[in-house]
Amino acid sequence: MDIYFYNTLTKGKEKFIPIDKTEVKIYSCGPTVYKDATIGNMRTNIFQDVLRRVLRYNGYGIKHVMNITDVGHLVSDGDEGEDKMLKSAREEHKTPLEIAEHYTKLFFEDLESLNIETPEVICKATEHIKEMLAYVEELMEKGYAYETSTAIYFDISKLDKYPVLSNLNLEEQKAGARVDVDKEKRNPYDFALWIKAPENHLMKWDSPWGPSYPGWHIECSAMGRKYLGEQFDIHTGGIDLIPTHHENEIAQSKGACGKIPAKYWMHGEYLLIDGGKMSKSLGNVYLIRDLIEKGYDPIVYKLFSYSCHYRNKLNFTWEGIEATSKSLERLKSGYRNHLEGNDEVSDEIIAEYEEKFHKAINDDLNMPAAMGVVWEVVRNEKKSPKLANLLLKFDTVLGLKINEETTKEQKMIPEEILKLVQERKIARENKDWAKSDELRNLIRSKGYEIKDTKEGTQINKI
RNA sequence: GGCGACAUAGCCAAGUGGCUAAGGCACGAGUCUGCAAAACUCUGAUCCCCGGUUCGAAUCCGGGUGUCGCCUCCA
Repeated sequence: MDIYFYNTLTKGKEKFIPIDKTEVKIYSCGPTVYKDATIGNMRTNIFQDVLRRVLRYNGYGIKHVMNITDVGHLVSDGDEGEDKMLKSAREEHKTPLEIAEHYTKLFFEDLESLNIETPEVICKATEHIKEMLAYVEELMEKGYAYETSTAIYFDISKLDKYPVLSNLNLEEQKAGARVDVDKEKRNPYDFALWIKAPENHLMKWDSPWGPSYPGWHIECSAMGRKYLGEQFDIHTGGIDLIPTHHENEIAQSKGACGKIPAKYWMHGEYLLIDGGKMSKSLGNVYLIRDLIEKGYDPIVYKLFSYSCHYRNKLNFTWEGIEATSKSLERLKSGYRNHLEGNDEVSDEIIAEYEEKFHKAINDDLNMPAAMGVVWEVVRNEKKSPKLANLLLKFDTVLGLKINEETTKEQKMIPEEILKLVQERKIARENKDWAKSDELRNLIRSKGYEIKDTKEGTQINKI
């Protein structure tokens, strides 16, 4: 079945044709590891994970590269209060390396809790200084770069066309908000490839231009070329990367290799919080950890993100998470119901569902539509292990672990609660309903919920 | 000021010219239950407004209104 992706480069849906049919090459812009990753960051990671899984569902092999940005502006001269995490880390006398390690670890913990697959190649910027430096020197030799007293800049006027991804009107922008600090720049939109390090800069390397460090965009060009070649299939990232990071990455590649590095550019939209932007000042920056603290399995958030197409804004609310939490429980119990059933379901029916699901995911990763098919299967009147298996197959794309019954938190029920549940059981056997209800309320007040099912009493953390 | 996105039932949301406008959550009704919860079944919208194109539009075009984002580091 054909796959269609929306390509930011052409601003339309295109049939996906890989360069190499056996292995699709993807580059994703990874995290900058100097602060916590938010649920907004994770939305992009979920989108990228779905992309991988959909390609695999279609039978492709995958080589997925993700960078870890562990070098950048580490000393904010006088810019107090901007980056609390870094500031507090500094107060704890940590080195930039330790900070990077700390947040890298947390980042991968988040991915794991969301059942997001780890890309085949994870590459750190600081471990590719040599490649980046070579890239800059190459651009210098080819005449696309020039040196000023503070940095090496890319000269965008040397390109046939500069903004190719975004619709920025450079002429109009000049009069706008942008103020150039560096008067030595030839064009306002020239960007730094390599930056000469000030005295107090913590991370710097020797270069033909003295102690210095890489610019914001060169790492992806250098590492992308190293691991995937001059041109690969898909480049992904958040929508905010379009006008700067990705635009400049394309500029660098065109300068060095004469071509745009990826054929398909896919971008995930923003996550909104209560209808607006996530921002520190509003205090609505949420982490995966916050979900866990409120008692939600992070997988709930993954399912929540499937309620909306990746190219549309998704509005995060706790009500939405609560609704999705219930929905996930129903999905899991629906799976179990099928597993235990023994009705006959024809292969034609299975094939129809499969076709519909496949069509949805291949239509630019339309997860809301795909979930519609999933629910159709769940709600099928016939209960059959064949349908359960089908759901399991769908779950290779969804990654919701629908066959896992309980979360870790639910398994660890304290002795105290178990004792009360036991007491209540006895009360119920004696038909002492008053005491039974009293105990149920007590258990509830301690944060656990009781459900009397046919298989016995279930205990869930609230 | 420039660029762009979106507007579908109480909430989230699919749908990109044509059978009865997917699905989830909530609400309501019912089954089940000592009661409750859960589970299961059933139930709701003509698609922001105005005009146009068309045999036919939520879906295309024009105008309006509203919400939001970007243009500075940001997924």
